[in-house]
Amino acid sequence: MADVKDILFAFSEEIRLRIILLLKDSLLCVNCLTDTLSLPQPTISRHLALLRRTGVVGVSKDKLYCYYTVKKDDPFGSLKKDLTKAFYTALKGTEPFKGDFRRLRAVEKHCNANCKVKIK
Amino acid sequence: MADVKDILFAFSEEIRLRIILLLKDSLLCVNCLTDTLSLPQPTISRHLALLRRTGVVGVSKDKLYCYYTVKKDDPFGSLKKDLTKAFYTALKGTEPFKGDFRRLRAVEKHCNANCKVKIK
DNA sequence: TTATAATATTCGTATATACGGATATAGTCA
DNA sequence: TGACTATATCCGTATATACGAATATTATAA
Repeated sequence: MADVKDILFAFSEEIRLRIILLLKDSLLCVNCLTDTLSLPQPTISRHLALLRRTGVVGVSKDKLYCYYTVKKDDPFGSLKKDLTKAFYTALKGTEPFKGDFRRLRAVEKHCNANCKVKIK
Repeated sequence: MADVKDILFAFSEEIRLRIILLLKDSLLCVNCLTDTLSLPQPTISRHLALLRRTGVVGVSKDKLYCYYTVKKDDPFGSLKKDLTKAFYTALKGTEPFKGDFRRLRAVEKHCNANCKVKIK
């Protein structure tokens, strides 16, 4: 079970934080994240695996796709929720986070053709 | 100047988080922190130096003593404030944080004899 | 079955961090 | 001045993390 240290660690890396903020209100597949962040797919999967182990994000599979989103209903759920909100409020208008949200719009169209992401 | 990554990093270590929560509403000297946390003084000073560089805490010197407290009035001030509050709310009742606050009470008497800490 | 697409994991390497102990610095007081 | 106290920094080592590249896994479709 995740403890405080794990949560600290999960939030303490910029790429992971970018992922967390993108998944805050959306349900995205790994491909969407890869395209939006313009980073190698293994990098995304590695960080997602850590976020999954820590319980920060949850995944649901459907066909070939893995849909991720932020989990808010488990131990430390309210801490994670508060942290996510604090970072979102402070950072949504600053780079690279601002650009992430913008790029997500562009990716949306392409990815919706194949998978069933839910954005914002 | 500190950026997001620095703030992430500052909050991402348990000892630093214990220090941050102790300094949230108090003005403490290094000795108080060392006694309260029962950790080697260099360890405390090292973490305080990092928190200082990141702008999470501020220090004021008087005589021989360095009084630290959480800074809230600079760039990312509201983020730091929100993070501090989120962690405080979630963790004040759990170990080792709960014990820290308890030990601080005991240290208060001893330390007040010498320095002018302000607790809570 | 074969090909292909989405995702996950392994591996080696470079970097970075924490720690304890020793030591340095600096201010205070007798 | 010299002793003492509070705090900061240095040093070597052990550990841990991120990364890219390659590869593995799994599911779908032709």
